[in-house]
Amino acid sequence: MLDGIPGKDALCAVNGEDDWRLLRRLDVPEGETGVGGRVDTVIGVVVDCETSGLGGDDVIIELALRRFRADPNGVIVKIDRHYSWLEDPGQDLAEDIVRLTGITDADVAGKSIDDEAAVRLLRSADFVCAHNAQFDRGHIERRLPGAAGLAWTCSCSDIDWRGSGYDGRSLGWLLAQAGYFHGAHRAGDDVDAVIALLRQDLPSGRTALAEMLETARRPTWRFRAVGAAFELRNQLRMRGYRWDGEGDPKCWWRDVPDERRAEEEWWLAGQVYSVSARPKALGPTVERITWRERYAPASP
DNA sequence: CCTAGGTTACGGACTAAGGC
DNA sequence: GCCTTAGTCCGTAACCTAGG
Repeated sequence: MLDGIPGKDALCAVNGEDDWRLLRRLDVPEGETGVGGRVDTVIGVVVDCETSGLGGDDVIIELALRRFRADPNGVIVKIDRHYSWLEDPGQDLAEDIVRLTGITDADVAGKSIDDEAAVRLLRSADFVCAHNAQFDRGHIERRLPGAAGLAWTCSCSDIDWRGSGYDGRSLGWLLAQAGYFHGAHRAGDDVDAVIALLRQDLPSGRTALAEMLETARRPTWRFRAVGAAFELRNQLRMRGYRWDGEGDPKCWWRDVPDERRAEEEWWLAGQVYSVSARPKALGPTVERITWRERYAPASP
């Protein structure tokens, strides 16, 4: 694997062959990848936002996206060009944001996202992907209402990286373990990092993209324990339920994966809606959550 | 700095086992 | 039978991790 790399022999003479590791600069060229099939393709778009901070009032200062086409086995067969925009937040950038991203006030001055182009590109794909989709989906739907309600996947949590032999889930560290380095924390570079990760073959024999799509396409179920007796609040909280005091009616709610749906119905019937539990309603409500609802801002 | 979720750590209560 | 100790279990709090 290292044959032909300049200086390899000299390095091996000083250090053992196994005592060091090379990382390749990430390069994701546009066009056909030369691998994978040709029929029944699916289109994905990877997005990344750089923002003015992590708080609720912070806004997008850079948006990048890049579409790709994949075959039914989750092998990426073609990669589109980059698109990215800077946007002026209307106030000075915090020092740590400038340090983290390298984006300065001068860089964003007077710039703005091309709403129409960004929304058109996002809507042209079958699904959107981001590393920590909860973060990016919230910012994108707030900034681009026309892109609300799309199908979302998360390269951070819809793939079992740990179970596949990777340590940690941060983008740069996953990429390094895949053998690459990149210019982190610029939206375009981070988008390419995600594409490179999605192309990885995992120990399962499938690509990371294939695993991510399988997880994301599977519905989850939102249980609302409407009318649960007040005294059961601790048991509900312990089981992962959260209180929604804004909804109507106010209730405890929880999302459950498809394979645990029956188990949850059984638990609710026995613990919350049995006669002895004195429920104030006949039963819970169950709502199907697909990748169109998942990771959306403002939970229930 | 924020948000959500998942894991770890710990105090308190309880149980099983050993010494007398 | 009684007391102490070690191990177990449970609920809760604290911590950790992704994202800028």
